[in-house]
Amino acid sequence: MYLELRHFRTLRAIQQAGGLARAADILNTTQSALSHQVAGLEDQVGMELFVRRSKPMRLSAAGIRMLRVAERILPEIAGLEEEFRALLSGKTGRLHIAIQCHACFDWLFPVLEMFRHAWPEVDVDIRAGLAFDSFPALLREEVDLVISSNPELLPGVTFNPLFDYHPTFVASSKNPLAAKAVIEAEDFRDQVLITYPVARDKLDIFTELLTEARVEPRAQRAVELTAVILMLVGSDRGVAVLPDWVIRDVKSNADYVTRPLGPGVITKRLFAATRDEDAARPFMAHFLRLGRSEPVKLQRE
Amino acid sequence: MYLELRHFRTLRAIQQAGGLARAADILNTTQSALSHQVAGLEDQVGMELFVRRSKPMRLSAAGIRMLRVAERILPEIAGLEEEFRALLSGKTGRLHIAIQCHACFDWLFPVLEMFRHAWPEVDVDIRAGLAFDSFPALLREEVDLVISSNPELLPGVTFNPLFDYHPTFVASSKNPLAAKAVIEAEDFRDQVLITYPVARDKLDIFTELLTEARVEPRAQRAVELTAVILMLVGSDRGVAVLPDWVIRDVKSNADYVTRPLGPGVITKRLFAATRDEDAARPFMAHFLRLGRSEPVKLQRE
DNA sequence: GCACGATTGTGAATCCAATTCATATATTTC
DNA sequence: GAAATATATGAATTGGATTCACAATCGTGC
Repeated sequence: MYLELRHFRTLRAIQQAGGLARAADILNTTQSALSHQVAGLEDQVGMELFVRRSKPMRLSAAGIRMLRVAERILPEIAGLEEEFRALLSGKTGRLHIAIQCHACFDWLFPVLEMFRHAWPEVDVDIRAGLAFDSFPALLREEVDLVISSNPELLPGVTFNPLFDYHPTFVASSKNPLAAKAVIEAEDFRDQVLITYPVARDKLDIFTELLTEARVEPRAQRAVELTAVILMLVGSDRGVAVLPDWVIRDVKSNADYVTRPLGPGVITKRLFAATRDEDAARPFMAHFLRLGRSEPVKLQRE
Repeated sequence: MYLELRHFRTLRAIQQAGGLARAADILNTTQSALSHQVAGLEDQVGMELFVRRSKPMRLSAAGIRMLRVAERILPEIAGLEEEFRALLSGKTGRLHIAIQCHACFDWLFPVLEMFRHAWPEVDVDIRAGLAFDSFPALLREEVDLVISSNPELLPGVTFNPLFDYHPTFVASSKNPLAAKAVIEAEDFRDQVLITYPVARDKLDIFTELLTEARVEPRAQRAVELTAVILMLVGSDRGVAVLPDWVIRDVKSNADYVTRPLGPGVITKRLFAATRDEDAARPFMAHFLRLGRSEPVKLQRE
């Protein structure tokens, strides 16, 4: 039995129009076409869907059952078409974000909150699980945007710069290093270093300082949550290096000291990687604008 | 945008099979056909429904939205097809009954109760509204069975005899006529006659007795409900003639007397009119069997 | 009851769109 | 890098849906 939407549309039209001939007008076809079509359909299902004893033909009991299905299905289709049109016009879409940098939650969340209000139709999500191969995931359209500080040369991917940050040293005010104005690589040799649980080539402190200086901290401890890292640092169980926007909460706290890394000033840049074809979409452009301006504002507060 | 079920089926198959080639097997077609079809579909909606960057192609964000609709719609269609199959095999169907005779509720209800249990899938209903043109309604398939005691010669309609009944006189035991053993036409001349509110040619007392005898009762009062008629008769506000099966409730009641009409015994036969093509359907045959036997049993109780 | 208008059915011809076949291209895997 | 797997493409073909012209039927008004 090969029912098709055409059949449902015809059925509904005949019902609405109250007859074949008028239905043909609605559907922009001929009365004959519908007659053939209905005959074929009735052949398919093996029974009469219409009663022809009275002249404008009417639905039979079986036809009414089919009509009920038509009236559940066709609006569903119409809705989908509407959705597609909205998708094309750019009012709606999907913004699933992968974050490579653990600490990015901190500024991303407020930014997404703002975004959500401006684009309520866009399906928003943050995916933390795929820190590793987030770029392949981007290309596969499993996600639509990747927050990263390590731009790569990838065909089909645009790296949109967001803002700069400084990986910043944070320690307990009781820690001996609190006495120094600038923290250098050698200072880590007798410290316990607390980091996020990711590979070293994704950790600023290593890529920007320790690896090159060939310095190994006394110990390294991996901790998932930023709040827990700060807690451990506060009780002098170790030191950490975090983006400065994360530090702002403890800057004014007497238990902590924050110090720049040195000798030179270390600046890193955060990027939002998008697929080329998406970069121009209105909501995407808006998100990128928010992602450039809002975190900077947040930090000034 | 001309979406068709074919597109939804293809989409679902590709998702299930995890690729074009395997989907082609499921749908009993070639990989090429699906490739062309998908290309055409994407042309229609104006965007890519699949991501081809990785090799077994996967749904894009837009494709997933369409898939969701597919998964709501396709089971709906499958359900309808199942319903059609059941309709064909005769397990299910519709039995909307029109009753010309007001009093038929009394035996029809218990019969329908029995029927409902045997054929739970059949859509049962009683329609009282169209006493007049119930035969045209039968031919238009607005109803599927008409209870009538006036068989007509109608092409396409079968009149299945159900059972015989006797229009029976009922009056208060205080009524003078209670003294007579048999009630004849002349006896009505000085009585108030209570009937259902229908035309005289549908009322047994007129068609079988008074019309021919040219007797006019002192007054006629039309009452809708059988219970009310009996109440009025009980308080001697009038007399009535009702089918004997209705009388059985008051037969043993000392307030009422019931008497045969005469001089000859008057017997009427009730028929169930069906469309020719329906008469053989299993559930219809079953209903007719019940309609022949059950009312007789009820009356013996 | 007849005639006219409206409505549906039918068959042949036509058209168009979907499929097939053969093959090219691209990706993954080992 | 070769083999295997997966998708795309283009031309040819097919078959189902539509059109056209007309027949058949029904409903209505006079």
